[in-house]
Amino acid sequence: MLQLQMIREKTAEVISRLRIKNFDGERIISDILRLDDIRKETQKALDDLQAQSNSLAKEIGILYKQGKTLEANTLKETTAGLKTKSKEYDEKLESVKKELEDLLVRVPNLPHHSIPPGKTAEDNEIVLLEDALIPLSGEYLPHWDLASKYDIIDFATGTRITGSGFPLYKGKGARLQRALINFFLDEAMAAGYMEVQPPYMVNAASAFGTGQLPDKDGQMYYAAIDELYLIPTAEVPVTNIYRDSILKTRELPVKNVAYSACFRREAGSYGKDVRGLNRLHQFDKVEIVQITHPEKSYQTLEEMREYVAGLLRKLELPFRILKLCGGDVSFTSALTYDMEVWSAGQKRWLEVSSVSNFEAFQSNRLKLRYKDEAGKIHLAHTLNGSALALPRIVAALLEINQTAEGIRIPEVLRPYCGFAMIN
RNA sequence: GGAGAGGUGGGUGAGUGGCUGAAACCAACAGUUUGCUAAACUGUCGUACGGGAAACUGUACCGGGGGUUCGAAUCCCCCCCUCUCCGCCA
Repeated sequence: MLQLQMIREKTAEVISRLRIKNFDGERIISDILRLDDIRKETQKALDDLQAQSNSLAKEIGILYKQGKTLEANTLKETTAGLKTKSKEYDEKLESVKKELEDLLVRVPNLPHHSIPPGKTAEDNEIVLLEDALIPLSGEYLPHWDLASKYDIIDFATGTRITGSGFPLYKGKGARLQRALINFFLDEAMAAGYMEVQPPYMVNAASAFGTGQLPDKDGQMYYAAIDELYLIPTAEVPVTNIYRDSILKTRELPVKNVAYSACFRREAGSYGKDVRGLNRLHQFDKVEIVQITHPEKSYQTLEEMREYVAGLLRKLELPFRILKLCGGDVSFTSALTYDMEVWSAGQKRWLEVSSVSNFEAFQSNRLKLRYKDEAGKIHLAHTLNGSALALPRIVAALLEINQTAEGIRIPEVLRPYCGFAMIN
C-alpha cells in the first residue's frame, strides 16, 4: 500500500511511474485524493464535536458535585443534539475510510527507476548469464523420466493420495530434498540469517499484510472452518513476525531465513508448465527475508541477489538473472530479480528464485516501522527472496547430472546426502 | 470439548463511573557525580490522525466489536486470546 502523503505530494510522478507497470492510475489516484479530503474534513468536524461534548460532560460532572442538578440537566439537553450529530459524522467517517482503503489497496507499488518498460516476460532484461555449463550436445532425459527410471519421485502415488501436484519423494529422492533444505539453511546461517520456523497457516490479517489478500485470494488454500490460509511462501508468516511493531535502528537489518512447505492452488495452469516438478501445489522452499533501513534496501537487494547466485554456482548449475520489466514485476514489488536455471532435459529456463525489494509497500500495510536516533518513526523496507525453491532445482540437477552410470550429486551436497550417485 | 480465572504502556502491575492517556516499580534513553565498572541522583520515556513556524494543542485508542450514560479502562452483551483444572491427544 502506497503512503497517502507521498501520493499527495508527488501525484504526477506516482501516476507516471504506475504507467511503467501498465497501470492506469489517473482515475483512482484522483478519487483517493478527493476521498482523503473528505476524510479530513469529516474527521475535523467530528473531533470538534467531540471536544465540545467532552467539555460539556466535564461541566456537568462539576455541577452535579456542587449539587446544581437543575443546571446540569439543562446542559444535558444540549449534549443530546451533539450526540446525534457526532454519530452521523462518525458513520460518514467510517464509510469514507473504508472506501479510501478499498481504493488504496488496489494501487500497485511504484516500480524502481531502473526498471525496463515492457508488457511481458519477453521484455525482461538479462542482467547476468552464466551459461558455460550448458551442454551443447548429447541426450538429456527430462527429470520426470529420470524420476521414474531411478524410482525417486512417484507422481502417480502422490496423485492417488492427494491429487496432481503433490508428488511423493522416495529413497534417495527424499534424501536429496532433505539435503538441499539443510544445505540452504546452513548457507543462510553462515551469511548471517537467523533461522525461524514459522506456522504454515496464517490468518487473514497476515495474508493481507504481505499483500496476498485481497488480490491473490484464489491462489491460496483456505481452511474455511477455521478461517486460515495455507501459506504460499514462508515470506507471509516470517514478514508478519514484525507486523505492528517499531524496531530500533540498531536492530536493523533483520535477517531471517525459514524453511517451509509452500502451498499454491495454481488455478488455471496446464500443459508443459505443470509437467513433472515444473509447477506443484505443494513444494519446499527456503526463504530469506530482510527488514532494512530505507537507505540500505537497494544495497541489500544486490547482496541478496549475489547470495542466491552464489548458491547456484555452488550447485554447479547454469543460470541467468533477469531484471523484471514493468509488466512482469509483481503488484507489491518495486524491483525484482528472477533467477532461472537451465533445464537440460526440457531445453528451457526454469525460475527458481525471485528476489524483491518491496520498499515500504508491505511495511505500510504491516505497520512495520523503526525509530531513528532522533526518535522519529518511519516505515522500514522489506525484502525477500527464495534461497531456494526446491522442485525446479531438483529438476535441473537431475537432468544436467545424468550419466550412463546414474545421476551425479554435486560436490557440495554429498556431505548432506550421504551418497555421490543416484543409481 | 467442559468448568473456572484473566486480558491495562517495552515488562511487572495499580486503577470498579468524572480531576486517569492512565499510579508505582523495573527496563530503556540522555545527563550529573565518579580513576574504570557498579551504585546513586536528575530528566525524558505510547501510537495514530488533525491544527500550528514552533512552544504547544484537538481527537481517538486500556484484547476486538457493539451497547448503557451528560461522561466508560471501570457497568452490560457478543467475539478473540491467555492461564488453571478435567477430557482428548502427537
